[in-house]
Amino acid sequence: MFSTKGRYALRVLTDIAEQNKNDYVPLKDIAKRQNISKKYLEAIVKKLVDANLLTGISGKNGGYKLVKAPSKYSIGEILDVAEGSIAPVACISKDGAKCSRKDTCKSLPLWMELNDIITKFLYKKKLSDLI
Amino acid sequence: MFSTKGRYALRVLTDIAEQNKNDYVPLKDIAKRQNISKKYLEAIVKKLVDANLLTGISGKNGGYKLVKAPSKYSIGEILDVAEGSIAPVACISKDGAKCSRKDTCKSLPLWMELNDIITKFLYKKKLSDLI
DNA sequence: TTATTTACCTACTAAGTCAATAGGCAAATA
DNA sequence: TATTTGCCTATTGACTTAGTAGGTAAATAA
Repeated sequence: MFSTKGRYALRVLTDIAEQNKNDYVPLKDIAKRQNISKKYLEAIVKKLVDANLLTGISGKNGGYKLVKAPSKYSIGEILDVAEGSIAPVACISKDGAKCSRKDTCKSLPLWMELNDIITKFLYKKKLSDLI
Repeated sequence: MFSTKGRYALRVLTDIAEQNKNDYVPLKDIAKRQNISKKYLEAIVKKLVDANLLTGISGKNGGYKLVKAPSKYSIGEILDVAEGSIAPVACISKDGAKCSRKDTCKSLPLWMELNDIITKFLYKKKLSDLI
């Protein structure tokens, strides 16, 4: 189940996308518009910056800016970065390859199929679809 | 992300489905075969009994039995019962209709679409597909 | 009848996650 | 130089997860 990390990330990026494309958007303003704790958003935005989905500069008139057009942001990559994983079960996510039942697990094919469906859907959807 | 509740529920039901169809299968045996704490399984199995997906009788030669053919069990209903919800976001799950942003939320259509895809997939898949 | 086997029930717990909050420092600009 | 902004670490209360512990009640085999 997606937490506020992923859901807020989408709101932050849509918010920035809706402002003047050339300005840096201060987090303070985003937090106020979206009615979300600015301090909490900092942690989420940091992940987006680290993953090169946002760039930020400090100081007066600073803030955050998109690094590409909204149509180039897939919802899947945004959620993956913000949540850490979008896999429906732990044994499929990045570090989860270590499940000892991997070779005999009767459910694994089901999870892989489900993961595939979810991933395909979320990567096809773009940030521009939300605006 | 599906927890052990849902994943173990699938293993319990497949385990029972693979035993002699007419016998009651003791939880002790299931726990041993699946290498899962019997005490922990009790809580999961209780949900399945309450939802009429299993029936149990006490005493010697007692245990649990399926109430219908494996092909009649949809994976979706099993997971829904064991996990409490299979919705990808809280605002879509049964009691979550109270989100105040419901009318303006730009992400909601996305979540509804995703929920639809996941639900359709999981309800089409049957327990018999895992055996 | 008695011993054994089973389901079924309540309570507890250690570890982890969620959703924030608090209090600062560093950089950039007016 | 003062102010605005990003950026960093630490802490917290509530909740969930994945169990464990210790029973009672029912059904059967001996």
